[in-house]
Amino acid sequence: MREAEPTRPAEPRRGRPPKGRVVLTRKLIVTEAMAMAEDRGLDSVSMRGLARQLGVDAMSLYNHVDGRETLLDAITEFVLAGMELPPTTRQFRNDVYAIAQAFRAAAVRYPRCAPLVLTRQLGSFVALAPVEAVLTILRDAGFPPQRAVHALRSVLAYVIGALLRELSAGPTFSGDNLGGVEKRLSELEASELPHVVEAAPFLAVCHHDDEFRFGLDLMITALEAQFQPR
Amino acid sequence: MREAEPTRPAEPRRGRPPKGRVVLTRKLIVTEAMAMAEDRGLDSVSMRGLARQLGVDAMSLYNHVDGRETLLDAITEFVLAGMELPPTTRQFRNDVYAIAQAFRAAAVRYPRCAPLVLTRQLGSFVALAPVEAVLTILRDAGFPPQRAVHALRSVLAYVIGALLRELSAGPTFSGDNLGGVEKRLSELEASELPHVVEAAPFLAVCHHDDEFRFGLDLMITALEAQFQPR
DNA sequence: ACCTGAACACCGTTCAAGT
DNA sequence: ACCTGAACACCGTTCAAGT
Repeated sequence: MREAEPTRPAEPRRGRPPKGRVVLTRKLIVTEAMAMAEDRGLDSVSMRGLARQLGVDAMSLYNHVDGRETLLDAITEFVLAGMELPPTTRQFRNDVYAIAQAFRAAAVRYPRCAPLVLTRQLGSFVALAPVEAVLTILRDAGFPPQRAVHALRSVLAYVIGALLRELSAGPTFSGDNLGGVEKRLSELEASELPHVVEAAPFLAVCHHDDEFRFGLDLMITALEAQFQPR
Repeated sequence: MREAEPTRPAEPRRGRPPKGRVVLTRKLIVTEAMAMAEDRGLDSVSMRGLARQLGVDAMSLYNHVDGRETLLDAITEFVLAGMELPPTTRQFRNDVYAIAQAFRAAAVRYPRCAPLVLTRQLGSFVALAPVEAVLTILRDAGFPPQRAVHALRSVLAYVIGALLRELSAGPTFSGDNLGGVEKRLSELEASELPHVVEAAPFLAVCHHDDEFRFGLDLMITALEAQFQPR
């Protein structure tokens, strides 16, 4: 995906070596910003740092992007645009499940950029395509428009909350983590709160995939109960 | 809550006039940071700006607070500590409902600080008290520990997602907003996505209270179905 | 013990000048 | 049309010096 440039001398900055001279383009700027975010974190994406990475003057970016905030919006849009809408099977449970997982997949693909998708509301068209898809599923299952909107928002709230935990927990707090689990475990046990202590082994780890499915299943089950699924 | 200081000359900075000479204290710093966040937004809380507001040198803050990040952690903790745990009624639905609403109330009390509570995970003890309360409700209802943790995380994910929308939507996007609704409505209609257009009147507004209750009800209903409530 | 001035290494963005 | 140097008004944080 990205190649080194061995002709350049050693670079003082972390991360990959900056690009050589390059024709600046909105697309290139966004792509490079995402690459930067993915390997050094979103906070490290500054207009100046990004320009440095591109081997370009900071102010040149402003010819293609309105400023930092709109650059972040562009990243948000890009991540969301990567979502593949699954074809409908006309089975309520399957379809809700599949589209939620598709959203999750799009987010997880860019784990450090994805929090933008979860926290910014962008009014753009790309955000409406998934909305249409979910509304279609709900309407087909018999939800009238207003209830469909409620249901959409409920599922979305759950999905966003779950992904926010999954993504900002970082590589820590997954099941296969070594030292961290024991430390959290002993912290939990030190609390002396009886049910926290009792559940400590389960609280200390989090299998995001199982967790996501569990809550999603709850949501779908409750929605099915509102209208008999076919 | 805060009084003006008419003896001072007009101040160039927005917001309330800075405090006069003052004895610096960790608590004062946190309190003032929160006041600043509430009336100018979290981004405006800088170490230098905060110091200015307190009539103090920026570096003095470091005698009481470790740095900006830990200051934000302190705010997070303060907001969460404001949560009042409702007494249990031993009725599953009531209790889950009440504690979720208590969490929401604590967040809404500091709308501009609250996103911190939703996005940072703090390992501190104050975060464990609500966890214990929820686990107690679930265990009493018959959930074994592991399922109780799943259920806790599901409800929390929903609550966090819903609050994130409610709080970062800001004063806009509530039902009683004037011009914004019409603009959103026409944007939605312009999409030409059939179900989006059909549901546009409902998508264009959001009554956060109703919305919160709807999804919470779904969650509780699904959990009740897993174990017969008493 | 607490406060602070100076300094370092950064930011985002505007604007006028270059090509 | 696109790029850029200089400048403005900021940041967080360290450190040595003051009281």
